[in-house]
Amino acid sequence: MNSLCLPLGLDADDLYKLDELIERKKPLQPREGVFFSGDPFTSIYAVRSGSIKSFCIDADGREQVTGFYFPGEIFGWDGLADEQHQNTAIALETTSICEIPYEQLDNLGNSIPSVQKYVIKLLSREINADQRLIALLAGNSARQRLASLLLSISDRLAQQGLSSTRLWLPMSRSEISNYLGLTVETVSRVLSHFQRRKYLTVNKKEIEILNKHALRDLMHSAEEVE
Amino acid sequence: MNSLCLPLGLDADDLYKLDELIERKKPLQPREGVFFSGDPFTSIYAVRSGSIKSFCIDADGREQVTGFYFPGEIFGWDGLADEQHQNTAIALETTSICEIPYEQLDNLGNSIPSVQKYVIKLLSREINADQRLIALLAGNSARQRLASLLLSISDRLAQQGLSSTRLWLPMSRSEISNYLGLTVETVSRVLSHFQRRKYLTVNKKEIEILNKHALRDLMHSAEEVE
DNA sequence: AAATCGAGCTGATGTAAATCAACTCAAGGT
DNA sequence: ACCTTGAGTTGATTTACATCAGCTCGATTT
Repeated sequence: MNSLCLPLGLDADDLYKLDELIERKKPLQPREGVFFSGDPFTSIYAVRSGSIKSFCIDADGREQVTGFYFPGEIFGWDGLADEQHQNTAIALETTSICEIPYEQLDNLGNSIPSVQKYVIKLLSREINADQRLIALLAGNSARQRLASLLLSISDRLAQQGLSSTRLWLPMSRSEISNYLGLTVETVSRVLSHFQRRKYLTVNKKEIEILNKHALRDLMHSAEEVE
Repeated sequence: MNSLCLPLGLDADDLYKLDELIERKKPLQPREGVFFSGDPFTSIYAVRSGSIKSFCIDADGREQVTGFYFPGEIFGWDGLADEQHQNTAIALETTSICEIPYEQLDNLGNSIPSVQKYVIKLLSREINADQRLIALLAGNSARQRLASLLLSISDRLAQQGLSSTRLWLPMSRSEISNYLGLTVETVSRVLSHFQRRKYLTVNKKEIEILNKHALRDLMHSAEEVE
């Protein structure tokens, strides 16, 4: 089994059983959907390459981006509580994913408790991530929010052994602004601001982080020296 | 076993085993802590009566309220991912809770798969709740945020068979404002505004909702007729 | 009962970000 | 080669909320 899919600490035999139930789907085209709001929940998904955005449509019809997912990350949990997906998930670029049918994972969990434990751990990580985002949205400025997102993407790419300073942002400015509770114009202005301050360079969707330290500082101190 | 603690669909025998591991703690005084940020994760907790707030301290030392919990609700999941609590949880008033030692719950889960399934379902509900809050913070005005919180509290009390129109808010204005990413002054002004519009009456911590429909409408339409 | 204190309310002013508007630029279509 | 379209940037203006300041009220202390 490709370690990209489910990095579990299992012995070879269990690993084999787990491997059997994972479907490697053919690559998704940009904007192609994985699941849609209202779909019955059947599976969770791991990103192998590319990227995914998930979003929901709230009562007044507006889209709200709830997450971006990169290689090695797992998405689709939102359907578990009510057996029906709350979110829609689409590919941001050409993306390949693994589908892990939940019922089979669950059955496997009945015989291998560590599988269920791993599921529980993944869920609880998602909760921690969501709570970090809540804190970000509740108490931080536009500059802090964007710095935080860029650093988060940087860290997550680094975990996959990719460059942590040269980032390709697969999502549009509009998707970033929606995720961060801002407007496109503000995202654009903040990126320009960071560029003037030589924290990074922007070239369309390509970001090079020049001063990670400055971006991190921004998170810890309300004030920024002008 | 008191159904308040863990409403599981188990047979009498399993119920008995589960009942055995639940500790009913003596009531907490107002402001008394349940667990603190950094504490090793040992248990999850169910509110029997009263109310709990949970919060974390972020990098720059500011408190960020991450949740309010009412009777019948379960809290403490935040420690599961890293075996260490991220949040601190304190009682907002005189509060009685059940402690459910997680290791024992986990052991029980090894023999009764439905217990682990239930745990997974609870976690996924928490994820859905957090994502609703993210959407609220990212895309809504002060009035919409406060309306949403009041309606949420109203619904949750109603689920426990309590009045959905007469609410006692156990938390301070400052705790509300922090949770919603606003200031105390704004919360106060929005409450006054709602009162002028006859959506509700405010008497210190006591709220009577007069026009739930108007509050709900506020959530669905960006514009409000002046 | 006077003094103290903290929670909450309200008014005046300031400001970060939204909104409105104009522009550039690259991609696709004809 | 020209037109269209949509994404992104930048500037001018507005606005919702924050900040600052003063006040009331009730609980606690002396």
